[in-house]
Amino acid sequence: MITIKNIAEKANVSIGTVDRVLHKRGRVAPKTAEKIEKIILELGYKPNQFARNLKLSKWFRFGIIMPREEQDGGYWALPAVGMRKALDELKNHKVKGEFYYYDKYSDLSLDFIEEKIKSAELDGLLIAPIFASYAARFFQKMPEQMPYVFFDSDFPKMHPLCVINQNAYQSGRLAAELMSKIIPEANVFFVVKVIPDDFHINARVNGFVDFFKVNESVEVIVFEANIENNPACLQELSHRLMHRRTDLTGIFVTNALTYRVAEIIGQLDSRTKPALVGYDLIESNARWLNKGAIDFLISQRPDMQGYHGIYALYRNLVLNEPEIRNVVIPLDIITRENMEYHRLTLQDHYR
Amino acid sequence: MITIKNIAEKANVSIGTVDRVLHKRGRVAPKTAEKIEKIILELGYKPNQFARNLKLSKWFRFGIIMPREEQDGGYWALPAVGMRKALDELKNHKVKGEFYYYDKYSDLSLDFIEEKIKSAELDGLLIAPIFASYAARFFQKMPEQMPYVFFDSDFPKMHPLCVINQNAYQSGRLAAELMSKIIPEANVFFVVKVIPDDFHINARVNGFVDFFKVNESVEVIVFEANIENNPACLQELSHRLMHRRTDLTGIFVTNALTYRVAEIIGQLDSRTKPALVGYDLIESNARWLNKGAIDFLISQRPDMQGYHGIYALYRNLVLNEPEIRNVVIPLDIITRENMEYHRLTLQDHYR
DNA sequence: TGTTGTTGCGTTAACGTTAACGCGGAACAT
DNA sequence: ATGTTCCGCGTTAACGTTAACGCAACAACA
Repeated sequence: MITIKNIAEKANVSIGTVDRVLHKRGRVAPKTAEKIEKIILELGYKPNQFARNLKLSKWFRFGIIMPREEQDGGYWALPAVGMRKALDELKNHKVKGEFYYYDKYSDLSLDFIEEKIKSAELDGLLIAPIFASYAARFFQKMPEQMPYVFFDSDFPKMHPLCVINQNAYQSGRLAAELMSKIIPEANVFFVVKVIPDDFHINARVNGFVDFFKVNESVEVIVFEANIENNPACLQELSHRLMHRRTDLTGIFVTNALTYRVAEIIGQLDSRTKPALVGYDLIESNARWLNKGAIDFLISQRPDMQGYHGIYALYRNLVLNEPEIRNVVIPLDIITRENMEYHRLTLQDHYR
Repeated sequence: MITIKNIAEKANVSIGTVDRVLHKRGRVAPKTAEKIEKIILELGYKPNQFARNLKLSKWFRFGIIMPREEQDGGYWALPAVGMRKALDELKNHKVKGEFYYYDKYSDLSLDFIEEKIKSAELDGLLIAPIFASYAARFFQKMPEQMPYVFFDSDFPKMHPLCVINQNAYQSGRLAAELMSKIIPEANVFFVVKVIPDDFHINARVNGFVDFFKVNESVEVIVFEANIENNPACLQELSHRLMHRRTDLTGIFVTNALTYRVAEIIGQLDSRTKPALVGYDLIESNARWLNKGAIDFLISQRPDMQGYHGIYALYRNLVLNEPEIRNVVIPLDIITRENMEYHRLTLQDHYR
């Protein structure tokens, strides 16, 4: 193992100088710095993290900014599970996490947490940047050089340490493929596009539509509705589904609110019930999957996203490992027979 | 954070005495020891692992015992990817890994590595215990108190630190469910049970058969064959598949050798081709999935198994965290449209 | 009485990194 | 000539744990 002492000896300087070069704290003659840097590269020095963390008495504090856990049918509780798991593992490693929730349906709620974050002296942020319009303003007010990681979605023109998300377009294609496997002869599909939509939701719809573009006889009907907040929308949706064309045998819902549609068509008997594909293994969806009203759910491993988000901050800030790599979350397919093991995962996986 | 210094102060002894109590090294008066133990419990002392590992200049060496990477159609290369990833991350944490490969088809090959392991002075083992008959003998010869973790399968009457595996029975049920979704009217299925079988393979077959037990009109034909090593078996299988009953429209293969069957039926045109469900996203299977000969693969996240296996040893031996929890690997469903993202995972996921 | 051994402790020097501190000397101002 | 500032660098004291070492005090022997 190479130590700073080795480097100091080889360069004929003291360990203090090596330390200053390593941490770019200045107060070193350019020539000396250059010489030391060369030796560091040559020997392939990697700091001993045990010594480093022993010395640093500082606790690292990560802020987590995401929608309230009950929103999207309780979806946001899932990434939080993975985050808590990671934070629990890292509590002996001088890491703490603090949750700052906002309301998906209100720009104002971000103002509140903004103030809190400013005064909180955090070391890094883990953010679900689903606020397309507002987020830009939000970030401009952030302390300069505050490092952050995105999960769930990406956001243009920002510079996160890394992004943890799923290919939303491809997930739409996958939904379409599953449809075509279970109802191969169908040629009319209904897409419930939830409002407010974002880049994510749009990409899912596009993927679904594109998959069927090669087949000219297929028709895809897109219906936009705010089914979480607006009862009127939900009622209209219900009406359209119950009085649909008889050749409409497949429905695709673009987020975790899939159970809302299942509640409508779940009463139908199994011969007339259309195929239903949606997103995310939240409790309500699990119930309808079990009853057979939902055929497939696509999952984005929300717990793993949260878990990796915390670890991305840990690796960057605590362990000082600058290599930043985005994490691409696989497209998971959930059915009745494998759902239990995707739920177990939440509890037991990341130990 | 409670330190041994705190304890020493509270007990009016020196840190040396506390250390002796902590490590049960004797040379402490029973009364003093008792007092100190009480205080340790009271304060909830947890050793600082950074300080501990800084002091212990020891490197931890983990032995990895598994089939040669090219066996099962190259399946065993996949867990090795996850292990190397974990070992790479932990190389700054005084952890090294050494691979000891055996031949699935030869008991003798274990004798070779047994000798090597005995003289290697390893600190822990990560084992794929697929050798039902032989493994017991193998373990009896292991150094006493050598800690080990199982992955891929469990093995009865042993005491691993933890087990990382998938519910094989449930995966068979899942295969059956997928069959029934894509060919709902089918009532004859063909199971290719690979030889040599083990607990894993048997459970997969049982799960598949049980799923259809509720429906008396369904018939499941099980065919046992050594399709990796025995050309005659493969030829017979080919003959049976090409001259099968016309109502046999679904085939289930019980391990990664699914591509062998795809090679046979892949030539058939898409109207007469039976549905094919198998296991594991190895290269050959990926090709046939892409061509449409394979409908679904079930994956057991081999890379994640390897990754978690190394970390289980790390947590137990290096970090001294005694809580041992088994890891249940979810049942992943792979299709053409999501396979790329399950392959990306191998490269990029665990950073 | 002196020698040897044992018991029960305290002391201390690492492990590698960090960062505060301080010192010699040059450069500049008074 | 004497202060003042600042640059470049060395020194040093932690961080918490481990384990070797040493030292009293006492017991057991000759």
